[in-house]
Amino acid sequence: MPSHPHTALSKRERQIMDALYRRGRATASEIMAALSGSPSYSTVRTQLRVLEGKGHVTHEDDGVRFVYAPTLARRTARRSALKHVVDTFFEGSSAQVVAALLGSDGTRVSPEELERIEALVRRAREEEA
Amino acid sequence: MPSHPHTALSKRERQIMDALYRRGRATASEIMAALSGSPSYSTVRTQLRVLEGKGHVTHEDDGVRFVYAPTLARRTARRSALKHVVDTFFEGSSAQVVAALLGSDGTRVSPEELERIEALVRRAREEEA
DNA sequence: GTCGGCGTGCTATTTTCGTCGCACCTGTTA
DNA sequence: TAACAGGTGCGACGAAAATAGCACGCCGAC
Repeated sequence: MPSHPHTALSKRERQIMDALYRRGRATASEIMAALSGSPSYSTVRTQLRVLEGKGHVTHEDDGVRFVYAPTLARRTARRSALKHVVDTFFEGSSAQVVAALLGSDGTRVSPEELERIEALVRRAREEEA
Repeated sequence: MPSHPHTALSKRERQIMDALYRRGRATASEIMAALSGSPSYSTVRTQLRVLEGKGHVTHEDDGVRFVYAPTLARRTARRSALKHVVDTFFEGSSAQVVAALLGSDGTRVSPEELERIEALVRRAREEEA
């Protein structure tokens, strides 16, 4: 049971976990394809087994092969990851994050996204009162 | 010259970089204090030297001791880190990030923050047109 | 002046990672 | 049914990371 999932992972392990979180679930070969340095299939599977041993991933046998997925729900992992960068790089300030999201380089968000964001803010505003 | 600073760092190295980005700059003992597992002073300094060799940190001698700082500007590092979690956990959607920031558990942002966020959104809206 | 505290550089050792080879299993197809 | 394609498990081993020891240099206090 990893208390702080973000920590305590080695480079490759993190790469793999990232790939899994991106896809939700994946087979060994899919993951292999996603990794840099084109490691061998064997290598990838070993890592997966290690990660499973550490409790970070589970696999399920779909009859033909193993399909791997993160143990920790995406919701949870994402919250923790986000909090980590907010605390590390943004002094814990959500506003600074939003600024980076919207501002930085040119137009990072589409009009649709912006609209959705507006709605979210409005709702938060209302709930606040 | 690390192309993608987030990657290619080992556990400890990442811990150290995080500590440095939180503080902006720090001495070896400050960093030591920030690390888990209470490593020895010697250990920490070795790592710092390695990181310096890799080009991730610089030090400057303030007369009494070394003060370390990340090579990469915070702005740059933060953008890259944020992009990474957005892509990995939020499907690249800024709106989802904002939702996590505002919503998730109870009231995560202060009224002041919320106000600042509103202003940012408003400005983005105007610039859009 | 010399003793301690604090800092630095270098080097050595242990632990962990990352990598793969190889044996084996199972379904498929010629 | 023999060869094959595509999986899986385990064990080994070189490379990298993590840790710490030791020698030296620089003050300030006694």
